[in-house]
Amino acid sequence: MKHLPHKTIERLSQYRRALLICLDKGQTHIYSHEIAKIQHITAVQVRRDLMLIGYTGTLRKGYNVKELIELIGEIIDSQEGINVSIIGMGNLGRALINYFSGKRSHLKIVASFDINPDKIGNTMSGVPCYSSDDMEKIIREKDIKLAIMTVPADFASQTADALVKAGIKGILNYTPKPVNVPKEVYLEEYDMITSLEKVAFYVKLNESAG
Amino acid sequence: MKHLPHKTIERLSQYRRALLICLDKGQTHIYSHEIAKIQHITAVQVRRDLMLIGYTGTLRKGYNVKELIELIGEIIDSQEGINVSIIGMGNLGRALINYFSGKRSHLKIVASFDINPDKIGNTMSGVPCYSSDDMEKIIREKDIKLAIMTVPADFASQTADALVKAGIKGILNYTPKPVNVPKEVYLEEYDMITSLEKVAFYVKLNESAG
DNA sequence: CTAACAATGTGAATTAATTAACAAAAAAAC
DNA sequence: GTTTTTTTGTTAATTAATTCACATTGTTAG
Repeated sequence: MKHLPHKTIERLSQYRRALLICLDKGQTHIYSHEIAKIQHITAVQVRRDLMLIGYTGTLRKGYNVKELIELIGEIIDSQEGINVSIIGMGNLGRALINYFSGKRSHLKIVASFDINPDKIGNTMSGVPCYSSDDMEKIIREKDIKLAIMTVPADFASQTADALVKAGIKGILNYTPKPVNVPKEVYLEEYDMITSLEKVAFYVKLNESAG
Repeated sequence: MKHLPHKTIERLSQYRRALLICLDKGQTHIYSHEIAKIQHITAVQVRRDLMLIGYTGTLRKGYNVKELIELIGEIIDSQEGINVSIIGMGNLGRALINYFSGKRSHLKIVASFDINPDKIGNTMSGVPCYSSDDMEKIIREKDIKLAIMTVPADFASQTADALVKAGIKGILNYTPKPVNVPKEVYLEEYDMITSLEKVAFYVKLNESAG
């Protein structure tokens, strides 16, 4: 397996989530078209993705749920687990902590940071909140590799700089401001306003068409 | 202009946001490579997108910031503005309301919904919170076209069904559960866990590559 | 005035992602 | 036991998105 397409990586993560639900329900096998239905994609797409990771199902029985979950884990997870931090304990930061808490996952949120003294020192869903001033120290101490940026837009740039300085390896930026990082730091940016405007655009298009 | 690529639509939204900031700073013109730098893409990409929407800049002066903002608006906005609702006033719902409040935008968040009696009747950043039981009624009354789903995963499916029944035209689903809607409803789904797992994967890849 | 430069605009080439088409084979139907 | 059905796996074709390469032309420098 050489280079998995970016889109395949995303889908593998999603397949796994769907598969875990199937597993909980006691389902042992699943067809490509069942996975496809859940994810709103085609069965060929699913089969191709699984082909790319070298998993083969059983003809007419489909794929073994448990095996597939494990294989996807081997591919996208890192063995040791990865420590994650959330920068900015506003509503979005809190949403993310709740979201992840209780999930069995190789990604562990081990710290959050804020500048608000009322928040510093608190613990939420088991995640302690530290002062942003101590960010570099704690990131190094706790061997935190990933950071999720949920600070206000005006702090985006300086936060990213501080994270890079602290030796972070990957950033997921949820602020609406694109940030700059050196190329050895993996950066993923997502902008909620863009998504909403996109939906609005296609709704408008549908209206004018139909 | 026939069919703008999906990716172009997303970028136009982002260009506009960047341009508005430039406008505020008093900048009247901007080069393709300046826009590109902000968005971490190439200048050719920017020029091609603008070509697709039929905007032409001035040689050696770049693009007129104000004009371009207006043109992008003409393309992606609908003239009358669009009413938006947020379903689920948890942390994520609140984050989104704050995010949008005070932004001059053709997208107006006019209602939010929740099942928690403590939240119903309150107003946040000018957005009233109604009971989910009244969803259909209020969506029709207020002519709400778009909904942002920020309910817990277990409510995803039933919420989507209710929205469709209420005649919603577009849904932005932030729950980790994919939902099904008829094809005349535009659906966009975003999953934070997938994004984080993707970052983790590429960090792992970078590590192992050296 | 002329040459060098710096920017846009775009056809052609490339790369990425998806879909079509179908062979293979196990299971079910008869 | 033969035929039909159903599902996987994969090559080839197609479509979508990006990048290359370069013509064009206003601007600046000399």
